[in-house]
Order: sequence, then structure tokens, then C-alpha cells
Amino acid sequence: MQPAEQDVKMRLLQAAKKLFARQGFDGTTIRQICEEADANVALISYYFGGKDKIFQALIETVFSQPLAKDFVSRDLDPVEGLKVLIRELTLFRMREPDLVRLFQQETILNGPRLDVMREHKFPLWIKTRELLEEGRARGLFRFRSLDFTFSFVTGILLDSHGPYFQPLSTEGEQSPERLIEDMTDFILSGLKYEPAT
Amino acid sequence: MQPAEQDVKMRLLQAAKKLFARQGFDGTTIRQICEEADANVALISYYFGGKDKIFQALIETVFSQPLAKDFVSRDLDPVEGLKVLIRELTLFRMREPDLVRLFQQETILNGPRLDVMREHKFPLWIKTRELLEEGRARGLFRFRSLDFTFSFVTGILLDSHGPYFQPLSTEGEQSPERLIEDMTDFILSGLKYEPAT
DNA sequence: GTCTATAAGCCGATAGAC
DNA sequence: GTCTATCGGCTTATAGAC
Repeated sequence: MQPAEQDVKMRLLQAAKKLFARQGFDGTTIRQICEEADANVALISYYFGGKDKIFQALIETVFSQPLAKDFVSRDLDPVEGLKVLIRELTLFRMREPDLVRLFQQETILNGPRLDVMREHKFPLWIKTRELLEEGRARGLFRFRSLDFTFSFVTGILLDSHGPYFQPLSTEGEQSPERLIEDMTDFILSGLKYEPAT
Repeated sequence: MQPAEQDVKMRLLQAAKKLFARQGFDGTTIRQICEEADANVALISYYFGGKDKIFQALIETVFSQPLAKDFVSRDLDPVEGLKVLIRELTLFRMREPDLVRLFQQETILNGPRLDVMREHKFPLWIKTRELLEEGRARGLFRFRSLDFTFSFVTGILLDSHGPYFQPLSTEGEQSPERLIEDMTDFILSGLKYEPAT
């Protein structure tokens, strides 16, 4: 694969990510993608084989990079584990807002490609559930339903209303660190965790 | 307005709600809607004036029913107010899953159709923010950032990952009442609320 | 590898018959 | 009020020139 070819393919993938995320799959045309990527209209068919194929290629490039391999494999204390999860996930979400939006859309549309995403991301969520359960067993957390509690935690972690509620915001932009701190605090409090004094 | 006319309009609206929710606005054609409603292709133009218009009409019928009118207008204690909000919103979301999906779709896509929804729902969220702020001022709640805290609360309230995480569920179906109780408990704990003994 | 030109089909919308 | 037939526009995809 030559450099120029690499370059165009990459530009097309980047443009596809951006536009699919912002406008949805159906709301995006290959013409828009090619224009955004400064490439000819025919090159999506040439490099990927069509609109569906470039979407699939996009998903696959995402999962070729490890996201949370170490979080899943490391043997962490429930509290420390949740802290690592909150931090890593929050930073990832701030690094890749378009990707987050893309996932969210697929999740809601419940399309056929959702299974691929499930397969790759579920180890992360299984580990998260295990941390909650272990924390409860050890008396660190207090809650009644694991299913409900898990959904509360993921609701906070994967919140997707940022832009929607933007007009209500009053405090301006804040640092990621403050968000991570406050989120950790809120979740651990919700779990009735009482830090050792 | 004659009965038959009412009937067709209603069937079209119901079909539109179902298909827009499941396939998105761009992924749904007026032909599909009319087929689902057992109506002729031309009737969407005739009754509503076009695809965009039937969407708008759909949103407006939703908001013609009072959802949270009383919640917004009633002068409630912060804690009681949040409890009412959690209950009403949760019950509404269980009654109208398609509508929830529709909102979530549009929220993420951040399209031009979002403004209509914002206009109708924002009084609810403004009131929610006021309750949080008032609760903090009265020493009932403890948190640092109102913006962050508001996003945590809405993340839980508007969680959209139910179907996605379904395969991880272990506790089977549970009653709405239990969900409301647990959610209230988690949120108030996250806000550091300590019930008077 | 890149481009133009064009094919073939679906889209939303509507004029006009009934 | 309902329907058929059709229009113009835009879509994806590709054949073929360079």
C-alpha cells in the first residue's frame, strides 16, 4: 500500500467518522464524505466497495485499537477499579466525541452491527458489573438491585445529553479532572461508599 | 373533523412514531409510514403537508398532553420535587418507549428538529436545575458543580442503554416501583442527601 | 489512482381522476 | 377523502477515459 493511497483511505475514514457521527448513517451521503475528504466521488467504491462497507471498515478500525484491555485484565479493588474506569472512559470520551456519538446512534437504532460492538465492549461492562457485585459482597457498597445500579452507573458514564443541555449550562467549560472527580464522588456516594477516615 | 378522517390521521401518527423511533427520521420513508398505517402514499401530504410536517405534528401531539405541567408549576420542596420528577418521568418512559427512542435519536443527531422538542421540554429541566440549586442552598444536597451534577442526574433519568445491556441482566423483569425507589435512593445519595431521622 | 459521465432506482411531493 | 400516475431531484454505484 503506497503512502498516497494510505492517505486518501485515511482521509475518507476520518471524514466518514465525522459525518456519520453528526448526521447519522442515513443522513450522510457518500458525496458529502468525499467532499469533506477532498476526494473524488468514486473513491469510496474504489477503496471500500460502497457506503455500507466504509461504515463497517470504520467500526473495525476502532476495535483494532485496544481500549480498556488493562482495565479488564488488572485485578483491581472495587473502589480503585471504578475510579480507573471512570477516568479512562471519561478521557476516552473527551478524546473521541465523534466515535461516542456514533456508538450511541447504533445503540439506539439497534441496528445489525450492534452485535459486533457488543462483542468487543462487553468484557469491559462485565468487569464493571463484577466490581459492583464484589464491592457489595465486601460491604463497601450498598444497593438492592445490581441490574438497576449498573444502569445508573452506565447512565452517568455514557451520558449523551451534553450538547442538548448546553443552553442550560451556567459554569462555562471546566477541566476534565474536575469532571472525573465529581463523577467519581457522585457515583461512589450513590453506591453508599464511605471512605475510610 | 369526521371520524374516518380522525382515524387515518391517528393511524398515520402512530405509524410515524413507531417507524421514526426504530429507524430514525432519515431512515424512514413516507411510503413505509403509509404502508404501516394502511393508507395511501398521498395522504401524508394531504393531512400534514409533508414528511417534516408529520414529524412536527407528532411532537406536538405528545406535548399537548400534560406531562410535567404540574411538576413545573407546583412549588415543591427540593427532595419532594425530585421524587415526583423521578416517578413521573420513569412512568412516562415505560409507557412510551417509542417516544423515548425518538427523543434520544434526535437529541444525539442534534438536528434542526430538536429545537421544537427543546422548546417544550426545557421548562421541566430548568425546574430540575432549580430544585438542585435550591437543595444545595438549603444544605439538603452537597455537590460542587451544578452543571456536572445536573448531567449525572439526567444521565440516570434518561438512560437509553436498557436494550443494549439487556444480555447482561441477571435479575429478570422488576416492577416499576422498585426501579423508582432504587433510582430515587441512588440519586439522593449521590447528592449527599441525609434523610432526617 | 483519479476523474467524468451516466446509469438505474428511490425519494418526497403533487396534479388530477374519481 | 382517497387514489393513481408521474415529475424533478437526489441517491449509490460504476463503466470507461486518462
